[in-house]
Amino acid sequence: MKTADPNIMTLEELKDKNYGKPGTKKRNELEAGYENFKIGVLIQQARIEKGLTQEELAIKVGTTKSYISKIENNIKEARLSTLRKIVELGLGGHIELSIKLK
Amino acid sequence: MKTADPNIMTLEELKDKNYGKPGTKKRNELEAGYENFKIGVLIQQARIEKGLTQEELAIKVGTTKSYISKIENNIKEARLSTLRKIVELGLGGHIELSIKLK
DNA sequence: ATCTTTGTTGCACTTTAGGGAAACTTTATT
DNA sequence: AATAAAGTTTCCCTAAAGTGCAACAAAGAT
Repeated sequence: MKTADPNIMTLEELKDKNYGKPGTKKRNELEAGYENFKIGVLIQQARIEKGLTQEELAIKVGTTKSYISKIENNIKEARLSTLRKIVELGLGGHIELSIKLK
Repeated sequence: MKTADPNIMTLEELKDKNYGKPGTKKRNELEAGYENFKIGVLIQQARIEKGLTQEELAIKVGTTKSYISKIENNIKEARLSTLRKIVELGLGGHIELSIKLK
């Protein structure tokens, strides 16, 4: 049973909610790099906000719930192209990748 | 022969310089998604600003110049872990990955 | 307590593409 | 033009992404 909320929050808000405001220890850790970044958690949060089950998301994307589970738990490092499919087809969002120098 | 400039600009500045200010057609295209994003071009620009050859960068990262070439020309989609190595070990920066919903 | 629904995990398998070695091309230098 | 340096492309192999299935564990609902 799902209670989809069409009024989803941005991931920035989600991050604030789940990992603390920018500057806090936990938030810094989250944003330090990929290993700590745990992209899976972000996907999970977004999915839940959308009121989707893993299986529903999987079907939208064209995969299985077991794979979604593994991505959310960072058991497998998905390719960028796969992450994009999940976020775009499944969640109606998009990924931004940026490089910060020095 | 290289003319390394220790005073490198941020990638934001590089993007402005090479793809126009935010809002322009070209810039929008660049930021639309990974396919158009051409992360390779950003890496190439950063490398050149650092005054490094592909081979020098490759050695710092622990890979080969042929691979760097492929990444810069978007022939291969590098893994996130590899992109991180290139940016962190090779260019002294870091990658940020974010998901934007709706 | 039991029946559903949702999520996790393990195993095995196929396919993909990440990444290296070396040959080749292009560009720069003298 | 010749030599060297920088960059590109081809070929190849293997690591891992991707997948399915099925069994299992939690969590909820009745």
